[in-house]
Amino acid sequence: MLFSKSFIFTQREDPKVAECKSHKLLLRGGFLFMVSSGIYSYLPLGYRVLNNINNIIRKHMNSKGAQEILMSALQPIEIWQKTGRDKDLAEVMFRFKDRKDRDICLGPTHEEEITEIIRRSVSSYKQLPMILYQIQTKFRDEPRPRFGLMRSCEFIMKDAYSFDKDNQGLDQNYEKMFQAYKDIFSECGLDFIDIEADSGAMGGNLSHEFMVPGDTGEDLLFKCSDCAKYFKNEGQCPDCKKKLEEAKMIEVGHIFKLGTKYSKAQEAFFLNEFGKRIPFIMGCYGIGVSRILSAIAEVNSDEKGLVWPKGVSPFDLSLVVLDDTILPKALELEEALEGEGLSVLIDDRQEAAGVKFNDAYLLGNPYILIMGKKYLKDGTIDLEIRKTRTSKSFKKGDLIKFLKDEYSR
RNA sequence: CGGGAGGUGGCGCAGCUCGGAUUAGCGCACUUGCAUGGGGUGCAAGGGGCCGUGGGUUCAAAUCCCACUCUCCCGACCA
Repeated sequence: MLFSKSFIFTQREDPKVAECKSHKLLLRGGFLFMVSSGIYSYLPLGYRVLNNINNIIRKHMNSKGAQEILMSALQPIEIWQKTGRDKDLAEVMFRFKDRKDRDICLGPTHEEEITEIIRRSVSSYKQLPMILYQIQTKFRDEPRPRFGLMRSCEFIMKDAYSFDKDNQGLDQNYEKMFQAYKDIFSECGLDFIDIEADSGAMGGNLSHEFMVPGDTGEDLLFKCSDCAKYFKNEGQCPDCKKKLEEAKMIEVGHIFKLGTKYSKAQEAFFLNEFGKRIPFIMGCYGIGVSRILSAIAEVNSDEKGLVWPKGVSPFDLSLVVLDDTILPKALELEEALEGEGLSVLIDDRQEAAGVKFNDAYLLGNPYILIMGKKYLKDGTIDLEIRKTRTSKSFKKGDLIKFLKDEYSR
């Protein structure tokens, strides 16, 4: 893709509205547009990253047999009254009336709605177990949105719900999702930990949180300086007896064994193999998709800009072209790389070399290719690894082979 | 919702203390031309602003006073 034809706009200076690293860089690099506090639009670069994350999530959810759906964002308030959560979540709900004077809210979460769907469409144990998930925008009227996408009023969440006939089934699905979550966060390049957590207003009897250490984290754990293990309470490390230090953590995922809290309240029953009418045993599994995006940005940057891990970066490669006469050759190289499944952003703009280099650093694609004088002289293409800022020189054929290997790992 | 800081062309800022000659300024970005072309390049000429909103005070307000609003930070809150 040609930079000159793309809707990418970068800014030289940090925006004043941003304080934390990820917020600054995502705005400066033109990944996001800030509409208002806690409200953001995704521009092409940001949307590409978001979709990469979505696809990683889909891959791992589907591999566990979960099926993707998309529920409504508009929800009549009645379904919330059955569980009483219209009151529990009253503060964060965006609520209003439609023209028929009916109470409606923009869904802050979807336990009630999925339970309604299952209540009316599943009546036998033979249809179980089942896991459904969606990737959707949630709406919460946050008292204090902050840190850019980290805590916003409109954000994207992947929420999954499991339905089982008994607790053994729930345990199995919970374990499956646990594993899927580990795979998802790993593939997103996140250094995460999982820890048993409180269920809070979600109810249920067991939950685990997935967290990433980061300055903008709103959760606090305690870390052993010696063995690097994390603990919920301040004390001393049970293993090495070292004093623990505070560690701010960004919550990126949370899974819950809900049991029958929602199915009972909403009278979602099925007949089991003994002909007995019992409530579904439920689990729910959430990932903050937009929060993953900002968490990755938060923990992967340097003084020059973002450093996206492979697999989530907007493009696999930035190709800086420093002489217009080389552009046809650059397009040929792009075609060859795309043939290997790699995406390329060709910087063909009429800009000074420094501008192009600095923008390439700011955008943070994992590899930066340079075609300029050396290429004109003897066909040499320089490759710079964004993360380490180290360079290697290649001829075209070797370069393609090198990149192919890098991306197959 | 408490506490703090701040709103001046698209972005980043100066001007405000001590109201008036500054035609509201600077850097970046933008437009045009020439030069340049491996690290935010040089020169020249341009376009773009009801100084967050509303009300006061005054002969005169970006500047002083009041109210509101928006943004950021700390806290409370956070399925």
